[in-house]
Amino acid sequence: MTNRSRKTIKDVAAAAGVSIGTASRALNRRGRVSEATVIRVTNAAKKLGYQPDAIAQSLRLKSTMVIGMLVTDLSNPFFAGVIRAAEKRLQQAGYALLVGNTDNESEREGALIDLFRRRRVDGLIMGPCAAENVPLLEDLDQNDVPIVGYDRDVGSDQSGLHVDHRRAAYEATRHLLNLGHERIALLSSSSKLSPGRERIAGYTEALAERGFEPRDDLIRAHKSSMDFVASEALSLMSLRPAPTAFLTLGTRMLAGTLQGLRQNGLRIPQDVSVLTVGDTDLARLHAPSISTVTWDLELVGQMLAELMLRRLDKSEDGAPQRIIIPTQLIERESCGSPGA
Amino acid sequence: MTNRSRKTIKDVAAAAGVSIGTASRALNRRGRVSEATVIRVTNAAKKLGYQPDAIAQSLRLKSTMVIGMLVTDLSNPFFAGVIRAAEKRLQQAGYALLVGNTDNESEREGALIDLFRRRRVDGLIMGPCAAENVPLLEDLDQNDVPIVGYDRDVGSDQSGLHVDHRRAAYEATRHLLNLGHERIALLSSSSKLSPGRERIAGYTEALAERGFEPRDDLIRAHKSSMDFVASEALSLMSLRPAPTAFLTLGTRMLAGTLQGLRQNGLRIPQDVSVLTVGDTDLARLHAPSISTVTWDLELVGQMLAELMLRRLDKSEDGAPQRIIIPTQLIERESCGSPGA
DNA sequence: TTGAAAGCGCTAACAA
DNA sequence: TTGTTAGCGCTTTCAA
Repeated sequence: MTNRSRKTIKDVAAAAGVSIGTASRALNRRGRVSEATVIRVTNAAKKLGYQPDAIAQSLRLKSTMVIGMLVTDLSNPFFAGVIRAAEKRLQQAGYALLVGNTDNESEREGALIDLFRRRRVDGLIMGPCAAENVPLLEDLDQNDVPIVGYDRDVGSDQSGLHVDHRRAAYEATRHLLNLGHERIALLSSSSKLSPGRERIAGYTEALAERGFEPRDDLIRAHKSSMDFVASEALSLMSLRPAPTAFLTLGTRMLAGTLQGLRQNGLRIPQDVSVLTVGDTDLARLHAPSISTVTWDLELVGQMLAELMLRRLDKSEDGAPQRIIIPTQLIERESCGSPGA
Repeated sequence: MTNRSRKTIKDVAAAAGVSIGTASRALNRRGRVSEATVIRVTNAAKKLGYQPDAIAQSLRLKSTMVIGMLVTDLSNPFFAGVIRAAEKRLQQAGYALLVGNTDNESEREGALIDLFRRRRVDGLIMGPCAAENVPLLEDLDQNDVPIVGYDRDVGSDQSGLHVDHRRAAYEATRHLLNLGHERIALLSSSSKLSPGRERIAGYTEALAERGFEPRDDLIRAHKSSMDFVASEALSLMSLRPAPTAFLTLGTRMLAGTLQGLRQNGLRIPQDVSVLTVGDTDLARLHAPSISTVTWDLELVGQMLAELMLRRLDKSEDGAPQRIIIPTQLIERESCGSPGA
């Protein structure tokens, strides 16, 4: 029964006493086949444990049923959660997900795009990256491989999903302003990527609405280690007058900030308020818990998959779409009025 | 130059004025080819932007250069970190990584194994799952698809990597015993999976060494939500005599425990000590920081890839191997002596 | 050293 | 309704 070598459609055809063409039609229920042969072929296939070879199918059908996804860091919870949801949705539609880590390096991303192209992925989902690689993407586009951008622009004729980072930072800043804070320190992971830029813009905008100028000495936007962020937080607190609130953008920033404040014996929210953009276990479970402006990772992953499937589905209109994911403020314990 | 359709080796051959056989040999530098034609063909390929079609190569060479990896939850940081490292190492060796989420469901895992088999992955890395799917795995094995188990047994003739969970829990328990704790509550995510079982064994063993019996009322091992864990923690603390220390196995358990203790106004480590197995941001950055017994996720991912590559490399011996990853205790602020 | 041709496993067009 | 055949793009015999 279980034979050493994998069965091909040839084996099935032979076992059912039909030609391979007929076997193929019977298995796929395509074209004219008698019900009797369908049953005979299906049974033979089952008995042999036959599974069609996806590679051969891909070659023939020019579709691999594989979607590639590129992110800077698979292990970043914000990406991991999205990937998980996207994979789930894609799997339902029969697609598999090939993932790649760019480490935020342009060459690595280029190499991966190339690799995915060679592997003939049916579509590509691209997360933010400090890279352009426009020619490669255009090439994919010309070969009818749809691209879906995630917090990233990948061409005007492609679909894109964008978390509303600008508004997230805007709302966060407003929340702090409403509490009476005027000197709000901003710690952002990197202004090079689109989300980082957007957030800084939102922060600036909220400030401007109240007639405040963003102060350069209150904004720190480097990609950096947690220890470095901790010392940044300390250096910010040694300014005179010191900031009364911290707005942290990204997990690492929050972690470093908390560490820095703690080392200095500063209490949250009595001595300083903290608000973070993007929810994490840390924010939820820290004592005190950290207020946050956040969004639904599962929704993001699902919608990314959905955007992709829509472009892939030939029966649909298939026009590129643009989706903005809204954000919500979750108030917890880390924000108070200055000097309260 | 950039033509609408992708170039094939036929185009390259035509452009270089040679046959496709020669073009193939020249591009792969295999067999006898004159240096002159190699150059001519290579140039033609470059000019046309030719990239060999991986699907066609796969069909012909019977190797897809794709490795499948199955875990219960991609977004679990413990898996995400491992996947990231594994992908990195595999990519260096020219392999791509196809990932799948089993959600810890046997059918889903079975479906994914099947899918990967159909896609002819060259190898399969399988994380722990409450599933057996032995026949499917045997089938893969019979088709010379190596399987590498990660915290999971996948057959005696397969490679496996195991974090030493038993020892981790053993060391953790001993650490608490050494501090003078006698009533140590154990919160484990699930005793169904191998890591869970091992950990409970380690806990029991350390206790037995000191002549303590593991008390059933101190052990809670269900898969459960964070809120549920919090109430479990509270119910444990209402025992008389109450436990003086908590050993939490897994992120969710730690998070729930911390929340429960906090709701009850219990201070760490004054009122109760907490030690967790598996390091996370939360453990590192919680106030107070939580001591942990942990291991190197990057090493795990790297070694998984290494095990796989070794089995794939025909030039090597290729015998299945078994690797045990050691764990280390990191003392932080969450453990003290009872009543100190 | 090169070209011609077979064939990987499959589907689809065309004949029968 | 079924069988035969071409061909997806590639590598690798086998002849020349």
